[in-house]
Amino acid sequence: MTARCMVDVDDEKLERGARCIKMLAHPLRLKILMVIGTGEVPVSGILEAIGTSQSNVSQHLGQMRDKGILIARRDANQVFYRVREPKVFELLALVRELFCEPGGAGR
Amino acid sequence: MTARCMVDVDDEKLERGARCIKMLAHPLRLKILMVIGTGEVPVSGILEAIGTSQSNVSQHLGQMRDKGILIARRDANQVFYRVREPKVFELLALVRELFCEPGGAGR
DNA sequence: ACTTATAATAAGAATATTCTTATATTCAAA
DNA sequence: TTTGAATATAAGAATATTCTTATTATAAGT
Repeated sequence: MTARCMVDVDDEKLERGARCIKMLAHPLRLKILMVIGTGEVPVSGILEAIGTSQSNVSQHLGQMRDKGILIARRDANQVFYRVREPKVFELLALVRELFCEPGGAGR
Repeated sequence: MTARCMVDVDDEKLERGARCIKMLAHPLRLKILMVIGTGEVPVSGILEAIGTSQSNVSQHLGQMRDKGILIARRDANQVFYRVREPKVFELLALVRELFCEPGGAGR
């Protein structure tokens, strides 16, 4: 009677879940999500806020876009990104509670 | 006024968060968490439920133990594992909603 | 047509993760 | 005090991720 949370999840779904979680499992991608927040931010704005190369940011954005975490909208020669599903932030808040608070898990 | 969720998180915390999320970002580790669930399960039980080698399971358990996600208790010559913080399951449920439901994100 | 600004992609070296094989540890029972 | 059962660790090949450098695409303005 254990494993009630995701019970009966077949291996394919496990793979999919893991692949998606992996998108959040990188400090720059977390930072990008934080910078975008609930708004819509042009790549230039993200670049400003994050300390790495244009190419690197673009590739991280691309990954999250491809996985459906971010949505891109082009306006003239700027591209604006937003977080598709605000529940991502609940997830990040939980991560923070779990792993960043005193008494939490993270090592 | 964006980035309200984890704003003011310094780079070290981002690294830590990412490292912890990474612990959830693997299909076998997800499966192990599901198998353990809210109970306390001996390694032998986990082994039975999961389709890979003893060594591989042990190494995944070790990772999650080291990161403080699992707690191990030895009783005679068995080792029992449990999930330290049940909130992990809220997190997994959110992941499921976000990435495994129709209309969700996961690709 | 050029040029410039903005963003994406390609290629590949550097690095990290995963899994396999072999070996070691721990404890109980004989 | 050996043996066996249960689990952990070491070493390294196989694989995947990350980031850098160079190039390409896209759209606006000149």
